[in-house]
Amino acid sequence: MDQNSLPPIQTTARDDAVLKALVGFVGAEALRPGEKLPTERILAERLKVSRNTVREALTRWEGLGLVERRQGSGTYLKAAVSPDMLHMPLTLSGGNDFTSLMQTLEIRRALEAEAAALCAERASPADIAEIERKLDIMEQAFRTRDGMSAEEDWEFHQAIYRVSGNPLFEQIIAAMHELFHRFWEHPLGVRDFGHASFPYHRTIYECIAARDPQGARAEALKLIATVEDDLKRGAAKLKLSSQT
Amino acid sequence: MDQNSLPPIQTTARDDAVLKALVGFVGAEALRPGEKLPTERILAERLKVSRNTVREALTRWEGLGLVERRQGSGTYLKAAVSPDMLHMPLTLSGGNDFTSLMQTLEIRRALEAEAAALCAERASPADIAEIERKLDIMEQAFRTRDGMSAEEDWEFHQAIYRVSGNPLFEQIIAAMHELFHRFWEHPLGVRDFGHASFPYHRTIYECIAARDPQGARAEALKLIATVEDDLKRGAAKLKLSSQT
DNA sequence: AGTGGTCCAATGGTCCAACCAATTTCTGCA
DNA sequence: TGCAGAAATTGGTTGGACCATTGGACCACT
Repeated sequence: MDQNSLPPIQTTARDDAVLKALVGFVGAEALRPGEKLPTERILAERLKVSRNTVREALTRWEGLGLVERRQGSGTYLKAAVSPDMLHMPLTLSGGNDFTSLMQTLEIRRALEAEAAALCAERASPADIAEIERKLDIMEQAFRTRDGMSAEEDWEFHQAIYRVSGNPLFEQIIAAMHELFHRFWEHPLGVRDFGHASFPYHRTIYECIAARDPQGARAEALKLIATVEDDLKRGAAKLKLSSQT
Repeated sequence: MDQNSLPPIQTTARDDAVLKALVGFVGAEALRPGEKLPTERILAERLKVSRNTVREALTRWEGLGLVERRQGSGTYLKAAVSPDMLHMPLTLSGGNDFTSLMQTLEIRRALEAEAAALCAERASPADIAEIERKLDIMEQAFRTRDGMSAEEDWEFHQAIYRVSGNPLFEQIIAAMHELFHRFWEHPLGVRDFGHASFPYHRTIYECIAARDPQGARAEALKLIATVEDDLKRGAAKLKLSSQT
């Protein structure tokens, strides 16, 4: 017997219905990110449901990062929503130990190389100019602030992900990035962390500008390799110093 | 000045506090996935908060897939939780269109190749035997059921991810996989979808068994390439047939 | 022993009516 | 006109009530 011939029936789904109605509303009103949604009280009244139900639905959206609630102000759209959108919560097993950081780097190595290659294939002249601009900003920040250019560095990489044409790269690598930096504030004694990766930003850019996917991939791999080296050095030093 | 030295004070964060307490509870009781959490009413009483607040917190967890609520029965843990865990909601714009599927494949291409290479580096003899076992099962299913071996196929790949030693591969690729299959039931008229990828499973295995990372990477790329081809063929056929 | 029926307590789902806390807007005084 | 304080707005929380579903206990009948 085909087990699929008797699917479980759907009995109640109030809050789901609320979300569906909200999707329709956002579409009908052509709301864009940053704009304000109707009040919870108004939604409850219009949809003929309790305010609690509205809140449960909005809590779901907030958890997905689709919406931001500001007490006293209102609820604001944070990302575009459309009927055919897929939300996939990914839970990454954390752990602030060395192993976890290396694991995030392994993921990032794979994605960073692919994104750089795709970027080199698909970049328009305007894209290349934009990436060069980010590179210049980063290099200047690096020089004037003696290597403290994490913000600008990250923006350079993000520009590459965007040009790759696949938003998943930015989303997934951003998660790795956050995971990495959550234990990064001053985790290890490596003061010059990231310095070694500096020159590869320009070589990556040059490969992209030259439309050389394989070159871009290779340079991206070198960049990640320097970060892995830094991490290993830091871990070794930490291990040494913790031997009481 | 370090901006992190003055974190914003937390005036209200009831439901967040509830979640933190719940994490502690799960840890203290060593709850495993599938086990039942305390009743909402009990949680509300113990934590000295309203039941609605408890519900908002649980709604968050439900949205992240950490927990499952069954009316009349209870709330059940669905995944392991630990204090330092990162929850990343992935939002894939688009839907069932060709572009979205190709995007998931681009991610999978990058990760699949890296995982296969790492697997070839790190596999123990026992690991190799396990992978071969999965391969045999899959090949037999493929032959006896005329190519309908999606389940066994997937288990073969999962074995590789596990042996890679990095659980992130399995988690992220699983997300891509689910995304891909959500529109896969019979989306396109390609009846023999996946047939072309069949031989590469064995070549990947052989490279792993031979401890040949670069070979494994290359074969994995070939496998993904066949899937991309199938997808393109299906999309072309669909486009053709929809020209009424 | 097994089958089906009925009842009941437990549990999540929804609702209501308030009040609290943060924010925004308005108002009236200097 | 400028601005401090009051008032309205809005999300956050509370407590209590009832509904719908679940799962077990119990029972009658076969």
